[in-house]
Amino acid sequence: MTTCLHALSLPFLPMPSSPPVITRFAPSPTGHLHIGGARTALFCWAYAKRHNGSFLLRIEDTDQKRSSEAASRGILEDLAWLGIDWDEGPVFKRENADGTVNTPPTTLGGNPREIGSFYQSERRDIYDTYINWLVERDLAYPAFDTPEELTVRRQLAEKEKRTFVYRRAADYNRDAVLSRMNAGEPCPIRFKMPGTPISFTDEVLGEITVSADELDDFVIRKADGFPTYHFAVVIDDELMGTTHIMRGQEHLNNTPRHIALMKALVNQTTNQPFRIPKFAHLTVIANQDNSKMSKRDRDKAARAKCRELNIKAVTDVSAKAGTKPLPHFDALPPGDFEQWLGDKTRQLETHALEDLATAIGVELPEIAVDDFRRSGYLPEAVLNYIALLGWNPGEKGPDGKDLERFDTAYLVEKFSFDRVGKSASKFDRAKLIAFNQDAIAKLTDDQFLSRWEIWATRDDRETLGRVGVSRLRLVVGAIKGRCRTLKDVRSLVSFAMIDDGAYAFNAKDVEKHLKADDGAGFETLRALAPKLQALPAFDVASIDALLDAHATQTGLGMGKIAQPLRVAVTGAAVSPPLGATLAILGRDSSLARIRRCIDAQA
RNA sequence: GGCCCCGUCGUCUAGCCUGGUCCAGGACACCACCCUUUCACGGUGGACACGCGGGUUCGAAUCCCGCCGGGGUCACCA
Repeated sequence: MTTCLHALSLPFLPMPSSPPVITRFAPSPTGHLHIGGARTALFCWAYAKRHNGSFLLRIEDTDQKRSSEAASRGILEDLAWLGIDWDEGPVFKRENADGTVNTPPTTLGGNPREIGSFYQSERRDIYDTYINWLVERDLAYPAFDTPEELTVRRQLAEKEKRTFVYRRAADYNRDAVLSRMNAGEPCPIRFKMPGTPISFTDEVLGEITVSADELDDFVIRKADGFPTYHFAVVIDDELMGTTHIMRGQEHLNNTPRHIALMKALVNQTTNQPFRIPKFAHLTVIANQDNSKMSKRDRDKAARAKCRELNIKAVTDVSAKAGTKPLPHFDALPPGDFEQWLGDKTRQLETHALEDLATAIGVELPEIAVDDFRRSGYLPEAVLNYIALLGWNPGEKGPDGKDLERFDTAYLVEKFSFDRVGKSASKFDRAKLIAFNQDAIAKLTDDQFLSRWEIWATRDDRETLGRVGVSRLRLVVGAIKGRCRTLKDVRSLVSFAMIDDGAYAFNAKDVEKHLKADDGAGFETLRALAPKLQALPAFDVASIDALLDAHATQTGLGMGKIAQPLRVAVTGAAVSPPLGATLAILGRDSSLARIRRCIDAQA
């Protein structure tokens, strides 16, 4: 009550009674941000925003072997691209603000509460302090079993159909073990599990109980001196004030261990017991075939295609590639590719894999956020789609239908745990594409052009160079509505990327639209060419008007006029609206192409 | 295999807590038709689901039990 009165009398001070919501996303930097991780981050972000709290980012790089700085940076970029801004965490300067959803601060992260570093590898002295504290009280202890011994015991347990649960040996000699440790012999430290069952309430799954005999004396510090995930996560969440932990369901079974640790520990600064945050475990996102979505799926797809094409060696790939350059693939160490072919657990270097994919003509499935970015998806579409994977607002839109299309502002306004689903969901690319197509259609022409330019600068330099933004602007109205992804611009304007004398004619289309009726199509071309030549302005509107007028004068149907022209200038019967098609080619190219068609095909 | 979690159209899901308004609603994909200078967009319509078996009840997608199915996890990875 006192607090309330205080709050009333001092309205400019925050209420001290209810601590602010603090959520965190804590990826391990072993690669680009996985789409499932992005959903977790999104929900953490939305929950913090919803409650005017703070969303922090922490890099869990306690695995020296697998973590890399490049991966850390990549994850920051991925989150920033999505528009999931972190209030605290590694500092990141944003570029290309126009490519993201939210109007953003240009600098993300920071350390306003002085709780960093946000890299666990830089916090080892903190973990050691707590570990020593536990060891002194015999709540944790050094263990000198070799990995080999443990493997043997595990296998034995498996043979006897028991679960292997590590327990401190009955004849454990604390003094002896401690002196070995103090003498500097490397060894892992294990936490001594209290022999009691542990229950907690998961915000999405409900009541969870794990019995004592399922819980082992798990390792909290590895022999290399680094804490394990289990330990570092508990210490950091306390020290950083995390109030709500959202994470993947693969951590559900770890939660009792973490809670046991929390109950054993005391915050050395405040001298208070660790606070136990709320937990929310999110279901996994799977492929259509129910397999877990994994980075390896990309290798799998490429390997399958190789088998289909009977590719057995690097030379077979070069043969398929023809003149296409494969710089990264060619840079692979000798024998690497052949080994990869035969080993399902191997992954090819990212860019080499992409070279391979273009060479053999296979689409790699997008798995990481960055894959989606490079495939030409818009962040707002990705965000909307993944938000719906496991959460829904349970609301009808103005049209009376279930509301599905929304932005992050709406998510923030509505997000709550009780509408997060409990069942695993499959990733449906077709639906994502539909969302993306709609998101693109909603862009203004200028926005579209600007988004495309940013994207193409990184991912389609060829189209950017050969067509360019200024020519694309001529036909943006016609192109935009046909793009499922930004990548589609390329195929939509591909006819304009080939030299006037080099595009191929589709025989069937030539037959149907030009040669039929004793070459009526060619007559149309001959009649139209001088009119196009004489047109004062060669833009979409003028061309369309000319075509209309010609149709009226001749009494021919539009189909009889447009299709021959289309085949003449593009080689086939499919292209953007004809006015746009001619406009992007320009007058000279259009006429040259018509002439070439008459000469070559008549 | 032990433990934990989950189970509504092909897919994402609404409905389940607080049984009847549900012979189950929406979205994506699919099919048909319409519009149309091609392709697409758009419009209209269609097909498609409560895993199975018991119970409780006048009445169950909704409550209870069993079975089956799927997933997760059992590391000095996270």
